[in-house]
Amino acid sequence: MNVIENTHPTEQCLKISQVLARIGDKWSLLIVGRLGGGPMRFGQLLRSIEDISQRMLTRTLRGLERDGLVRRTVVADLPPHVEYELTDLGRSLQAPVTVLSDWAANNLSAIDAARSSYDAADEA
Amino acid sequence: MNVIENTHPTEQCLKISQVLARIGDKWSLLIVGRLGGGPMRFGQLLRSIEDISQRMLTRTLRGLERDGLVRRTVVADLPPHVEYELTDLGRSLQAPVTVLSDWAANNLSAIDAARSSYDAADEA
DNA sequence: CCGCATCCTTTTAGATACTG
DNA sequence: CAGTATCTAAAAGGATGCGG
Repeated sequence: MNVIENTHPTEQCLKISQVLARIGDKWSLLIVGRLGGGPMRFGQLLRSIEDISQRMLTRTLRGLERDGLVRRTVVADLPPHVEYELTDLGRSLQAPVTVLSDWAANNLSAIDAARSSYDAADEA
Repeated sequence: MNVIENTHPTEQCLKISQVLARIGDKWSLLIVGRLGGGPMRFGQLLRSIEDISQRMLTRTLRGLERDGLVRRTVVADLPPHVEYELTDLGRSLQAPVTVLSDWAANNLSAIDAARSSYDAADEA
């Protein structure tokens, strides 16, 4: 067990924080999840995600591309279109996310229950 | 391999999104990380985390308490103080977070490199 | 010692309309 | 089809002072 005086956790946590700042927003993981099945076009993603605005999809894809998680390819068809797919780095993120996903699936109801009970106690 | 038409990923991802909405903010994981070493008092956390404002610490702790990840105990000392500690649910989150943490530690430099290279190409 | 309330500034997101 | 631009609404965050 760690004692309170240990110093390492903070550095580690700072790194997680930085990573979460990139992938932990409202849309990034949803997009990475959708892209897990293979390359998709902009319009496909837009229709597939439901509720995301065009602007947010553009912004989020740019961010993911900038961070090296997603590759953007312009296909010189007629009419031309754009394909997005995960990079190796992006795919390497899938395993950790799956672990978190499983925790989420198993504990979301517990969180919601705790929340309801907290809110109920709040009114008293 | 999944085909594009599969439907399950979206539900899963929605759950992750909801969980990330709770723990994926700027401070929650930092606090959970600090609390991993055992119970701490408000002022200890405040000094320990560096850069967090009193307001954000209060807000974040309330959120974690509401979600059942942290327990708040008022100690009737003189002067009285307050202790925070992880609940079982909070501790169960540590393992998934460690996986993500390891990924973060291993790939943060790759992300930063991708980012630099993207930004460099941007000016051309 | 703990933390709430208020005020104010900055950041982020959504709607809408328009371009190569 | 795949965006960009602009405007506005909402949320997050910091500073400060008060109260239990």
